[in-house]
Amino acid sequence: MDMTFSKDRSAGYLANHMARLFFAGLSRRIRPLGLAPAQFMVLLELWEEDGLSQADLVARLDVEQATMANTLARMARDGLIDRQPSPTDRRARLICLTARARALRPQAIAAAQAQNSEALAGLSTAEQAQFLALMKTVIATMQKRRDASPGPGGAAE
Amino acid sequence: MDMTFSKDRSAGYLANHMARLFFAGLSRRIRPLGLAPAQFMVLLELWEEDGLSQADLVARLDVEQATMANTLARMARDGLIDRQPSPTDRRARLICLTARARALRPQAIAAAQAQNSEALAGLSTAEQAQFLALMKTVIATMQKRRDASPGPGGAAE
DNA sequence: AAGGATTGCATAGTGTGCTATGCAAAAGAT
DNA sequence: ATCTTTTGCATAGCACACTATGCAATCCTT
Repeated sequence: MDMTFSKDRSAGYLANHMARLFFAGLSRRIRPLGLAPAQFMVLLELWEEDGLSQADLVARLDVEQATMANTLARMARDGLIDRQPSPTDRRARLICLTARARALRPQAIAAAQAQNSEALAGLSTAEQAQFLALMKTVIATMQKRRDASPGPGGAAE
Repeated sequence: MDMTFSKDRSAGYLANHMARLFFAGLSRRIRPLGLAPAQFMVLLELWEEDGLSQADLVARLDVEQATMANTLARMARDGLIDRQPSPTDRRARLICLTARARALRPQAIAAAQAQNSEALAGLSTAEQAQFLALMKTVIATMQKRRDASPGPGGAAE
């Protein structure tokens, strides 16, 4: 087998590098709206369905609960969401969009679409479709492995 | 045009999600060696050529100088590198591997290769090659745009 | 040689992700 | 009904990325 290991042939390195460039590009485009990338992802879900719980958002975006708690705290600080007590569960708080957040939808989505098409501009339409399909497969593969590894002592109890 | 915007069809979202899964997988595999992913990337360069300057590493890994400074501080703290005064430039310090860091090479590279092949296990050999090629193209496209945007006032002075 | 511009690095502050921990409320078991 | 487990969320602490800033050393121009 090949003894060399070049970062330029490593899927993990390329994935990290590409994700950083996407992050920077989106960040630059939505900063004028007062948004950050992680906030935009939350807004995408809330624009679809307002009044979700934190746990709902965690499940939809596949981040850890603590990550979501911090992102939501910044969004509340920035006037993007209100948190109302859940009528059915006194532990939970429903995440509700402010008028300002609702108004940002068209510009924010346009910014994200612009970033995506700019990034993929070097690919043909067919290549773009295959690129997305390949990423989805790789994600699904890694998720399967992760969810099958319950950590130390997982199968021993 | 399509009014909907689904994160599952967004290259940027998929890139971020995939990169997080790669990060977590590599992290899990090299943690037993006392390494973190960003440290591993620096080691990859130093295993190729020891005694680089911080600026050299910044150029090779395409991260900001401040990011590299912090990563190197953690690596020095963890006994992976020594920083020796440069004989030719009193501002610079040459980054030199410790014996411990040198010894980690085979296991760390094996861990990274294992993570990459596990992640790509759902793709054929041809698909894997195309996947890497597509990522490289997308990266190059975004880098070109970034480097062509010198920021506010760039062309006006 | 002197002065201004550039280079090499460190530090502060922030965003986004993670693990680990703790607590209160809800749900389930007996 | 009480006790245990699970669930929903917050917080602390860390890694790693960024921008902005500052300082000292070097380089370049004159």
